[in-house]
Amino acid sequence: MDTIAREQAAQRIERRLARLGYRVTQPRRRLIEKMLAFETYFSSDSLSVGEPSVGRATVFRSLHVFLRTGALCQVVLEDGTIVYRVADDGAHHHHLVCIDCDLVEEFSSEFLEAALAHAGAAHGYQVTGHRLEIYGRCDHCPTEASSGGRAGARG
Amino acid sequence: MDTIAREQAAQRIERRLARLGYRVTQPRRRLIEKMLAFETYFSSDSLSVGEPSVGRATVFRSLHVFLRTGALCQVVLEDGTIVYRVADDGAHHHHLVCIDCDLVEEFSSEFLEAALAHAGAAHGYQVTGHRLEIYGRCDHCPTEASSGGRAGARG
DNA sequence: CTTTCTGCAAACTCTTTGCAGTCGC
DNA sequence: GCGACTGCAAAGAGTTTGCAGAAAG
Repeated sequence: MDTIAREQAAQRIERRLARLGYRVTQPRRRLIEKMLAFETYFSSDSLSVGEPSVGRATVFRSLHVFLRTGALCQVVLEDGTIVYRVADDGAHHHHLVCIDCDLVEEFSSEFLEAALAHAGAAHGYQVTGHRLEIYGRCDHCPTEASSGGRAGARG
Repeated sequence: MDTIAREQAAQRIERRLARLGYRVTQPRRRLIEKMLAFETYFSSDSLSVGEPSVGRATVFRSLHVFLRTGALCQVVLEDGTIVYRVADDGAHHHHLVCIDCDLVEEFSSEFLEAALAHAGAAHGYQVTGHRLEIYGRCDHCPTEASSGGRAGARG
């Protein structure tokens, strides 16, 4: 994301804050800018680090606000750690997580949505939501196969 | 799960511990028994509570061991909280979480596995794993629709 | 008898809360 | 000017670690 794109993304997030009745303050602006600088996911800690002008508590409070307004989403890593990522799209989506370069991409699929609803229904559930993370290697990272090993499917 | 089934499940878990080189100790037995008494998921805290004979640290250490041996699996709740559940099946599976009664069922589906691998591949990922939780109402819980409201699909 | 495991207590990390002052709108 | 927001500091969960003794195999 280049400087101009980040600027636009920041304004989109700020407008949404304002529209939902939250105030666009200096610390929030700072954090939004910092969030957007991450190419992929980040921890609450890494947002806080090197930002002496923003209190720790404010970071956590802002994280909640951003989550509520859909500016951020949680990503569950393979080891169960929960981290954050700027939501390209405020709507429902899933994550593709590269286990090598830590890139996270959003994606959505009507087909998958339907398949999940159907899977739930088959077990007697009326599905109201779900959470899906797919782990693998993105096409910029050499696979085990191409480096001599063998890629194993865990799923 | 009745007493006999729990006893069998406990033995299965203990055998697996032994086979993998872990010791079957008194505290671990206690915890296994307690885990099996939960009809659904539980937190690290609820495992610890009311078990004065087992130290807090031992609970956490055992949790890691059980996770490593496949006796337990993590379940991510809708709000991002991570809890544990006895794995009926040591193999890969997904979770159906009832948002009313907190029941968690395991399920697996070759079809879904293939669909997820395919979805990843479509985005250039070589899929090595995934994590899926489906939230909804199980067939023992009245739906909003049947109690006058309307069930909304979030996914 | 060796090695792993345990309880305890202390240390640590991560997150939340209370409060008086500040700042957006 | 009002009310939401902020930084600070302290409190509060939740989890990990060091260690000497206990127990499994």
